[in-house]
Amino acid sequence: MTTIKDVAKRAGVHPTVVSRVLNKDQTLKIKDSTRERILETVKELNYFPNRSAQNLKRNETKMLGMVIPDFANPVYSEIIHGAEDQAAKEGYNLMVYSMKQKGTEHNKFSHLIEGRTDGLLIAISESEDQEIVELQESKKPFLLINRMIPGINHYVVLDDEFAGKLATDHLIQLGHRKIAHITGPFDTGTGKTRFNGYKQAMHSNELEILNDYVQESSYSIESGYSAMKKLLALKEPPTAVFAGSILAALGAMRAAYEAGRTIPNDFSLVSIHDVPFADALQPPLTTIKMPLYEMGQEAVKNLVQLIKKDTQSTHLTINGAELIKRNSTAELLSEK
Amino acid sequence: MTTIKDVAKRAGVHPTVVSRVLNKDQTLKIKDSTRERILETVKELNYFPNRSAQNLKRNETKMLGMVIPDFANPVYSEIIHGAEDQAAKEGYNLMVYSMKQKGTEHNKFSHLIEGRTDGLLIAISESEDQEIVELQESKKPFLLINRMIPGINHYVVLDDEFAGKLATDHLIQLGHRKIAHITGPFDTGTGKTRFNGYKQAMHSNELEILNDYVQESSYSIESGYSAMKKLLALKEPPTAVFAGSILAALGAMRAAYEAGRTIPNDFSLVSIHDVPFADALQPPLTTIKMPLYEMGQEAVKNLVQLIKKDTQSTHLTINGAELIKRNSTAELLSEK
DNA sequence: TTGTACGCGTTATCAA
DNA sequence: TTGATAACGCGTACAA
Repeated sequence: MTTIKDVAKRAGVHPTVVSRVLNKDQTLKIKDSTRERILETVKELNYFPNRSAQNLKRNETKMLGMVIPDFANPVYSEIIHGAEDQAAKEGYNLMVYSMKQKGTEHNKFSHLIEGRTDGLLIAISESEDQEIVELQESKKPFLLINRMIPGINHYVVLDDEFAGKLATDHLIQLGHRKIAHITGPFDTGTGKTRFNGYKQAMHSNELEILNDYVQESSYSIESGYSAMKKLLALKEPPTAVFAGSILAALGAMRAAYEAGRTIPNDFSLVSIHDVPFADALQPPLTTIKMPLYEMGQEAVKNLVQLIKKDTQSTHLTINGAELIKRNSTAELLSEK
Repeated sequence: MTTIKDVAKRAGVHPTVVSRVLNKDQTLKIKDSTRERILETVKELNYFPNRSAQNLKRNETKMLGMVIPDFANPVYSEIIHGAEDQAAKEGYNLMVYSMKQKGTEHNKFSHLIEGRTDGLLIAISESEDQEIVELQESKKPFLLINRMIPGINHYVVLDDEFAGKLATDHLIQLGHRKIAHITGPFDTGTGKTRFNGYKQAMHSNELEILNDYVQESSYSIESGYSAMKKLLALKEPPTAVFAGSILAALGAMRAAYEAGRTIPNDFSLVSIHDVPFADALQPPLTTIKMPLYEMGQEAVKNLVQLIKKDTQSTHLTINGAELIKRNSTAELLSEK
């Protein structure tokens, strides 16, 4: 292993000088000739500073940790992507962790807080509030992504209410009146807030919300499937469905397929989250594209600020949800 | 920040003893009473060893890096999942990196090799052979996942040939004769090998392979889409299609939808990779489930061995591909 | 403009 | 069974 001493010896200078050159210390002056000689030697010996030593000395790792529930959920891909890009811009590295990981630790975040990261992005949407609150005791800076927990005042969320309204309004504008909503879990902020958007759109158009038309799901294919089955079994099934998540929408499409219903002839379907394969579905799915990439970026941006300046609070809502119209929604022609 | 000295002082012992207790050193004996006292103090002060210091001292990070092309590709989710689980079992952490990450570094892996990881899993399937070969100069142990490069003799691959045969045989058994294959890129091992499986199945059933029936894709929805369009435009379109990847299959389904063809009535479709939403597609997609989770596990297992014992070579093929029969494939009833 | 001395927090080795 | 010392590789006051 090549160390800073090797470089120094080869270049005929003291290790300190090498360190200064590599860290681009502006306050000290270094003769151009020695700087060049040192940089050449660095290349020649293929020297990289030992990160562990740097970390120890500087008491920082330039590494951010991100915790997600599951890599298989396509929603997180884009958040990660945005977070990665922004982290690179800010000179940080990103380490992504899935909660599916087995392992018996003190608590679920111990891997990440033991001097391995400078800060954490928590994007888990399951109800592990207790552990998150405990995380506060560790004094490690962290920020919630797409969720809110009482007592924790650093978070970045989407404008889910607007998204819910957008989806519902779209269906209303197509002439639908019997509009159902497959919600997210009511114990999550996103589930509740998207539902609020739905309610607002319905109310401001003086449409009644039937209890039977509101079916809770758990952001999974299976729960979307059974929710849709219940809707299809109603005496008066809805002519349009707003799915609170892409996974629920996939489940709903499957239920429709099995029941022999076709979309959008038998009912229209719009879903939150414009995944890459949305237009490869049959029919191509109308979606609400959420600014997930931007949320990832903003999360990192604000976390880095939190690390550096000890920001008091971060209450950020990312706007920019937009409707992507595809074939799964259509005008309601005849009364059913 | 709580250090080992704080704990030692509080427990009235020397830091060395604390270190021994925490590292469960078996060779040295420690009085039960002091051990208990130390462990209590550790809990009391909520002490965690500083990883940077440990890393520096031990000259290892207990961290593995994994490089994938893109988080959005559902195929990698399961590999990551298996790798994460195995890493946890072996006492390692996993850091996943996407090549989509922007950032101007010496080379693409520099983040990961600068004393930050003990070893690397390279799962990128793009043609960045040059950089990978250069990686060898860094002396950092690494292992290829699902690809082979001449001159690099540590890799874990799937039995893609078997998978190709399995898919094609399934179609043949359903009575199909006009079987097309949307291949992966021919400059990738998986693309070539799956194609070989297809060829073998066709030949051993004395079926001819038409040039027009072999369409190259680049493992993307778009390329699958245009490949399928070409197949549909043929004078004698195939009655069955074997897609070399799930993304290609999605594109193919979209092309069929747009052309007004229905699956499996107009043609059967089978694809490599059993993604979680395969049975939520319309129709539910018959797939070849590849042992991706196991591949992730084995990759980590072998990389750790490579780190520890300097294994000479790792040429591992993971078996266990299986057909998941769903509605997208059906018996060929009448001659077309 | 360059060199010296020290310490970051931990653990391996040796001594007691 | 426990304590003392040194060292991992680096960066930073301070001195020259």
